[in-house]
Amino acid sequence: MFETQKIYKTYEQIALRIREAIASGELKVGERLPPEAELARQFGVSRPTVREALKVLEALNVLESSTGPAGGTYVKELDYLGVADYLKDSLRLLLSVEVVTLEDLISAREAIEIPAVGQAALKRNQDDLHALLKTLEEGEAKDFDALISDLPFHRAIAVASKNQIFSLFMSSIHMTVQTLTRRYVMPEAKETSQAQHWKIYEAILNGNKEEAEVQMKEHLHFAYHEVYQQAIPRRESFKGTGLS
Amino acid sequence: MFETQKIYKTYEQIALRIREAIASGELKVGERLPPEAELARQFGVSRPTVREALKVLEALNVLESSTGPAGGTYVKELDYLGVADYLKDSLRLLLSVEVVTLEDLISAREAIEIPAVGQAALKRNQDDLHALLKTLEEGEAKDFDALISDLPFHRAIAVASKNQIFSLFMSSIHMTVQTLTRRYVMPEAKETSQAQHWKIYEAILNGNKEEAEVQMKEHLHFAYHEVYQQAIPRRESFKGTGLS
DNA sequence: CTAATGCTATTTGTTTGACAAAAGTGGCCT
DNA sequence: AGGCCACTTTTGTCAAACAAATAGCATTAG
Repeated sequence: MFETQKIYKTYEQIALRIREAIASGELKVGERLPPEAELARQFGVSRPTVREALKVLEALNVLESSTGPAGGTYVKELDYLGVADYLKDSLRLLLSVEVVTLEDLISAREAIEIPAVGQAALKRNQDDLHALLKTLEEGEAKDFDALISDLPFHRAIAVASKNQIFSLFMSSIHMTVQTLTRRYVMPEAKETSQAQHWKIYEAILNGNKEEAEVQMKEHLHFAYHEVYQQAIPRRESFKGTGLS
Repeated sequence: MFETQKIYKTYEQIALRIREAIASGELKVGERLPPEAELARQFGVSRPTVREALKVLEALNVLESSTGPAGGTYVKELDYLGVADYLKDSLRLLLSVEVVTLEDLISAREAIEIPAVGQAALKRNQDDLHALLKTLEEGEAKDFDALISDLPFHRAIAVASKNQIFSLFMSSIHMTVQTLTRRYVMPEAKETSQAQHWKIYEAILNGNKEEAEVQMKEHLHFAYHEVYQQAIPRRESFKGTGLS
């Protein structure tokens, strides 16, 4: 058995070294990297090579750049939002080639959100309850879109669960589902959905894990049958992009 | 309220257009893009700019390049493995800045794997059972590492669940946990773990969803207490990378 | 004295052109 | 026929310059 060692290209090595510098704490979040020209000098490569490495790390949500004297390249704060965004795009692509289905998304959502709401019921604090209440009130206000008002509430639950992995998975799945469903749903569906939100909130307020999980399950099943069942796959057309 | 529209840089626009071409089916998986020089001509930009766009898409696991006449840039096949790899790296970074903890990973794993094994018990077919059996036998054979032999079994369960989102989430979490835990565990722990694997397999074989879930829960709790509890955060030292 | 305005320096963004390296392809020599 | 070598295509890297954006500073007008 021959170990075929991966040969890294120069720009990959640079990207790797910068990533290691971040992982090791040598470069901290928010810190500014030397200018590209200086980096090129330090690494002993040309600026385009450094730039390719930087672009890779920007794509991976690790760095961000801007022009100007106060600009430059900075180590981006690492939160789950950037990752969720990438995950959403990937899921959408996986969906488009049909290796995952809407049903898969729904059942993954159930797998995540039911334990999440259980944890939320146990770990919620005053801030969480306040945040949840706020999303509920705002949900009452805007009567036009049940799906849009759905996300903040569920997001707040994930936050209350104190597990950012739940937030991450939940957000990406929810965003993916949203790109697939109509922006418009029946007013009655919205009312039922909102009433269920209140029940879930009550269970969380009371710290009742089991009740919260039961209510969430019911809510998700309702959402699936009444809303997502009528989901219409968005047909996309991006002709004429200039590629042969 | 002023709508501050995002200004895209040239290379971002190029990356976007290529992505759209893929999403719309204009560029299919496995297809070869024109050479960089030709792309530059078509888009009316310079080659370095095109390259930066391509590097971004390579980083996002959408394209891959190689040199030579038969080389060039190809649209990469989209499977969950590449995404899982990215997710693993991200989780590891999130872990390093302590926005997620080992406990978060464990509880997310439970959230995913218990429903996954339930689905597997319902949907498994002959191929799945055969694959599971194979991982079990191989697990018996190699006596050196319980953690390594753990992954294939759990992966096979995710496959049997017929939901690639479970596979994706499970793999990334499992890989992340692995980078944190000792490579070495007690032989007794390994034996218990293997015995639990067999019980899970039996439940899946019998199509007994509830039993499979119960056994999995027990297995995960055991793994957590007996194995991961003694996890030692890997201290990394990447000094002298040449960054000031 | 203050506030607006424009200048300047710094840094990323983009272009041009060239050469290096890798890797199939085909022909030539044995 | 088989192996070796040169050629061709394509990505990878380098170099030097200019363009664009932007923050800070100085200058000037009110």
